[in-house]
Amino acid sequence: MMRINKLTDYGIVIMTRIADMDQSGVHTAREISEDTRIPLPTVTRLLKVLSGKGLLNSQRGSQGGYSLSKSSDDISVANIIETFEGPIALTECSTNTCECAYETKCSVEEPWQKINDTVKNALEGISLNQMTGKNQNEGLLNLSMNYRGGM
Amino acid sequence: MMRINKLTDYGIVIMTRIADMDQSGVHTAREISEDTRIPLPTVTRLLKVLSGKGLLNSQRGSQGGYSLSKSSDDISVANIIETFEGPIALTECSTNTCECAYETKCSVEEPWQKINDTVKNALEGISLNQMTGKNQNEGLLNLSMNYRGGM
DNA sequence: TTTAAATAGGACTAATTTGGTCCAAATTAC
DNA sequence: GTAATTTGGACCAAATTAGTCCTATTTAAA
Repeated sequence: MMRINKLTDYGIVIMTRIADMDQSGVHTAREISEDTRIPLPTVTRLLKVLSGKGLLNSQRGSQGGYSLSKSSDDISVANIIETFEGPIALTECSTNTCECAYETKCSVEEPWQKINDTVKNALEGISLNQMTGKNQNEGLLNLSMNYRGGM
Repeated sequence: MMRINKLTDYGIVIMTRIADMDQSGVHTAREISEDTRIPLPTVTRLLKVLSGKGLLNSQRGSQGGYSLSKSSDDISVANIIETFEGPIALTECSTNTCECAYETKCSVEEPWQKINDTVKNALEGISLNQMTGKNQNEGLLNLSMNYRGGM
């Protein structure tokens, strides 16, 4: 339903969690799984993707684990989403590889470009640091009226 | 991939097509199918949804068909998407019916609210009229550099 | 009043995507 | 050498999406 995938959501949770803990430290898949309660096999798979795409550094072997590859200020939500889902685009048409099956489709391409750019900009404007608990109650966002609290 | 569903995309194409043709006129499913080349069974299903949700008026029987229920200026892309997919929200958390399975998830709820509002506003700001061919070359949007043209 | 042209409502299946698990190999610290 | 890790990939189950089809109802017009 135009939702991001569950695994992508997990990915954001995991990245947020790492940023929330010791940012310079190294964290194992097991540790992250226990913290987030996301099943270990799933966590390991997501971590592999995140490190494969360069958002995390990995250290193999005993005492190994994962750490942020750069400051949480320099990682955006868009970066994480793109890691799992490729370029941000609500419709196929809006990437530059349009292969429309129906001619009318392309008559709506330009507006879609605009829409997609807007969405992309919004996601690029949110840093991982802003997602962490540190910024929870600092008045960064004015949406607390709608905040229901967790669970 | 955070894309809108194909059927929703078809829905936008269909609405755009109706707006592009005689806006006050009545159009049959067959006619729309031939115009858009979307298979008839699929078109009829989509038209049923669109009229059921009030975006189109329907006229049964011989000489019947569908027509816009209001001006194309007063129908937004968001309206059409919501017709097929319900409230616009990238994550479950961002509707007010949050039922997080993992506690950390809710620590990212506020930023998500902001992101979702941005996306929603963008989609609400694009009217069906803007999607039609009438506005293709009027300099409304400055993205023609990226326009590859359809088939 | 019959007929043809439409929409309405819903059941059903096939195809695709997504979510989740598991195993064997490679690497590294101790 | 051994235990603790990540790496890479295969695999299956579940859920969602796309697409088709059938029958009933409504309406205009012959």
